Amino acid sequence: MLDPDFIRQNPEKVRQGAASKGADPSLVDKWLKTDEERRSLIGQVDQLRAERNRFTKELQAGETAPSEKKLSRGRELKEKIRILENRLALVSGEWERLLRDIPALPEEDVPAGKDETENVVVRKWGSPTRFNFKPRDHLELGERLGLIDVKRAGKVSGSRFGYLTGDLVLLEFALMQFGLEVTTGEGFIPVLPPVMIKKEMEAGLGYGEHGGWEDMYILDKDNLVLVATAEHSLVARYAEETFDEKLLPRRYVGFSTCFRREAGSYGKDTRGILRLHQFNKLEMVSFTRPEDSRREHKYLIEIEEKLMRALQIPYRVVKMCTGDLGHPAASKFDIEAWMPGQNKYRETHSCSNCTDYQSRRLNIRFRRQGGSEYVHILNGTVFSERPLIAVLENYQQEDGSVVIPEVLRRWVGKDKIMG
RNA sequence: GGAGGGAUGUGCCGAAUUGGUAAGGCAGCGCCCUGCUAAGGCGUAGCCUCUAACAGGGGCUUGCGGGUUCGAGUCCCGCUCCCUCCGCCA
Repeated sequence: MLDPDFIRQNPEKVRQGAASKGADPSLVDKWLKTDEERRSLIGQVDQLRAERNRFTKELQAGETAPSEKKLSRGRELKEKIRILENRLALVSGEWERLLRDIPALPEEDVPAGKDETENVVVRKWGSPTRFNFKPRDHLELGERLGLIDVKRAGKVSGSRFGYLTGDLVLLEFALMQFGLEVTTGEGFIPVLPPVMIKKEMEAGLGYGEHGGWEDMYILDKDNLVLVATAEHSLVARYAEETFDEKLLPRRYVGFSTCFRREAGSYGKDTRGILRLHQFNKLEMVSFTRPEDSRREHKYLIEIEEKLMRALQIPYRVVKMCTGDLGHPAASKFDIEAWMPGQNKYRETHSCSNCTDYQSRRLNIRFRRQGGSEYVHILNGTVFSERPLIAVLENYQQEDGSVVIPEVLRRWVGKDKIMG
């Protein structure tokens, strides 16, 4: 959530920022109204409590048992406080709900735009792979080579599931090994986190607002949510904690299975394994000082690009416009890999700077001279399963075999996948 | 799933009469002092709110949420997490 003081002092900026992300700007005015009421109630309650504190102190000082008259005066105070406290609780609940509903404000250099069509390509690396034959798409390649089985996954689990088999499994683990090697080499601490987290933790991440819960698997019986990415459990790990400034930046790389209901994407990307309900991903998360988060954002993207270049897969970097940012993000870049099977660039990586939006919700701070401040939190993809698609399609041969990218061969143990 | 024990301010430890309104110690940090170091001295919880204010006032916070009471760390109810034991289990 945003800093309440900032909203009070810059309501117009917040209105505009919210509107640019597609949120209702009148949220701000509704919040300001509850804020006023809340503060007035706090003043009244505090005053009555002060009175009660003085009163009980007096009683305590008395040697003899308090008279019935005094006790009834105490009961009267108690009742007054109870009524006001109940109102305050109601107003505060609304105050907080509205506050959480206001999205993170876009950084100033984020291009304005309403949806993904207005994202901006900031650079390209390589150029679309050329073939002197008609390239197949990953599903055709995968089925011919016995690497992907979505038909039986449909029988067993339904649509948007897949079995990865044979050398594709080796290839996936090779990608993860490679990603781990590079990131741990940069000092990231590897983590295998829980994939089920408490609902209130998930709420702290800031993805539930504006229909976000609809896209999650929720285990109501146990009050747990299946995470959509390791980011959720990596970030929530430090909820209610305070870092020492000397320990920042803290960098983690977590591997987890990710679960997404993909509500609202019916009929979209149904072919193959591009958009599954369940996939594996290696993910970076950084906790930084506020003044370092922009630099950290660049750093995370550099790592992602370095990985793609090592795989020799053509890609482009896309800067998300305001309308495509996501509730807790102030700035976000995607990497899109060239996918010959679709003759398009498709997202394989995402990298967000959530500034202090998540840390305020989860109360993650750091100590520095003069007190404590909220950390900035960033996340970025190392590898998911989508890069497998990019490898299959970009490295395919005319005979339907697939060459293994050189950097991965030592883990796959061969240089080519043949039928 | 069953039985028992526990959780006290920023990290660690830890006190608080039959309910009377959160001691203290260590560490860390800041300042001071000593030629340096060691030792020592002083100061240091967070949040909310009033306010021009990093000044000062008030309020809240003993794992979390309720309840009883003029008053709850303390009594009652529910929950979370940790530990021990039983059962089950990759």
